[in-house]
Amino acid sequence: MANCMVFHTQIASIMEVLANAAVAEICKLVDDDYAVFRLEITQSRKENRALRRKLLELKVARERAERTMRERVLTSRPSSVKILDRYRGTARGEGHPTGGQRSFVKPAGHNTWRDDQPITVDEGGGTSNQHVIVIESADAEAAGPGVKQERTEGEEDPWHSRDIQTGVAGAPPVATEDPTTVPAQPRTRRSITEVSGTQNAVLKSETKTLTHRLLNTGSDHKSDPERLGRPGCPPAPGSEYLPVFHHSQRMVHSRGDSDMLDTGGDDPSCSYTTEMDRDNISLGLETQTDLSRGDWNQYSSSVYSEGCLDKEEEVIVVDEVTVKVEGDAPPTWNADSHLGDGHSQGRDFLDYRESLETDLNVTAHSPLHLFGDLDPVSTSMGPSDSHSHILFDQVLNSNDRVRVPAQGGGATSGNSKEKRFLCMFCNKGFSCLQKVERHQRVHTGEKPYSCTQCEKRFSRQDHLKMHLKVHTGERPFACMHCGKRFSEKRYLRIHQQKNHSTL
DNA sequence: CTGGGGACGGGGCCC
DNA sequence: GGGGCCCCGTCCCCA
Repeated sequence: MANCMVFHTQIASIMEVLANAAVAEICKLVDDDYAVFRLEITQSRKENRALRRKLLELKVARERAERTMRERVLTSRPSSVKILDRYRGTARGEGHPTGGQRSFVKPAGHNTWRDDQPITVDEGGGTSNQHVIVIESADAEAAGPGVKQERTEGEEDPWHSRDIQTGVAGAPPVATEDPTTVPAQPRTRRSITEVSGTQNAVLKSETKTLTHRLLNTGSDHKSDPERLGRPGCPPAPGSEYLPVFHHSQRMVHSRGDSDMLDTGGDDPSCSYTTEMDRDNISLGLETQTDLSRGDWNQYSSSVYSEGCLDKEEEVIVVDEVTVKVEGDAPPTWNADSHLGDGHSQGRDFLDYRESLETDLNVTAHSPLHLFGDLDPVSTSMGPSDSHSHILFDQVLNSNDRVRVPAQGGGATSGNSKEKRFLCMFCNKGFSCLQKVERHQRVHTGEKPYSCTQCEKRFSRQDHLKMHLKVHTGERPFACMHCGKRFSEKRYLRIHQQKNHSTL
């Protein structure tokens, strides 16, 4: 009996030891797994931050693109017209509950937008992933009308100049440059203030790289060497690059209805400043477009003509554009102006422009949201996923979409076959307006013709017509020798040349 | 590699 | 002159 008791005691002790060992092992496993789990979480967070930064960059790029379009619309006026519009701001985003409710508050009681006046966005949300883009024009208004601005500040690689500043919580974005540093030189300053709150240093690095890429490789038209040497030429809208804007040397006047936009964020901010270099601005159109004769009046939002503008004494306003980029805020546009209503794409844009021109207190809306919605042919937006494409579409569908060089002047005048219709993107000449408008869709990516059988879209009607043969199986061209049928005559001809040339 | 075929851009013609 | 259409060349993909 005693042996039994001892045995039981030993068994119990052994069981206890085993249990303790098991618990210890389990705890060790849990700890290890927990460590691994934490590591994975940390990595995931890092990845999320990286993706968020890239998203911010993309949004910044998009906002810059749309800002450029608005600037072009406002600045491309007949030379006799003084443009004093100011874009007060743009709010965009997808899915933000407060989208469209942001207010752009105009500073009371003045008609000039001062250089030191930051544009702030009254956000009220203070949510994360907000970044406010503030484009300020440090224009030398003191220069007065008629005085041509010579160049922007910053001689050293101004295209890439970008200052990033970290702000304190709730502080309005402050331009990183003091306009008084170069008092005698009018310039244009653009500051992009991001209220994001995470890793501004990294963001600075990445955005700077982005800037270099945008500015250096903004053209994807390999066949147009002229573009390559034209800094003022914007990238193809379909490209991932931002258009590059030049308005620094223009006579820039600011309209008084400047807006104050409270950032409302508590996150640190950084501001980007880009400088425009007059010397780098191409005047590619000067030889073909005589702006002094007002013959560019049909050409709105000229890419290159900006370089020509300073040849004139016209007053072009490239106003501060405050762009509020919210995480996923739904942009508000004219509620009845899009979503495949079957109207022309340009209508909304014109409405927008008109509203900007007529209503100084209009709440700025982002045209970006139009990009995926407007569809003149079908309600389904096709493969054109580039917002910039559609952005250019808006411009090109406006009344001013083609540059027409001066009649009787320049190298393009003369015979009836003269190519006096110039592409506003690549400066290529065409003999008639339809041709150049057709051609410009190459740059804009506009594909107004939609196949009813599939989702494919085409920029030209004849291409759509040809495409429809794919669905119908129409092969009207038959080889008289072998009976093989082809959808196009040229295929038949090639076929006969190759197979029946000896017959 | 070759041929067929789709997509696309430019030029020209016709109404 | 504008719009539509056609022709042609080129590029690219795929079997």
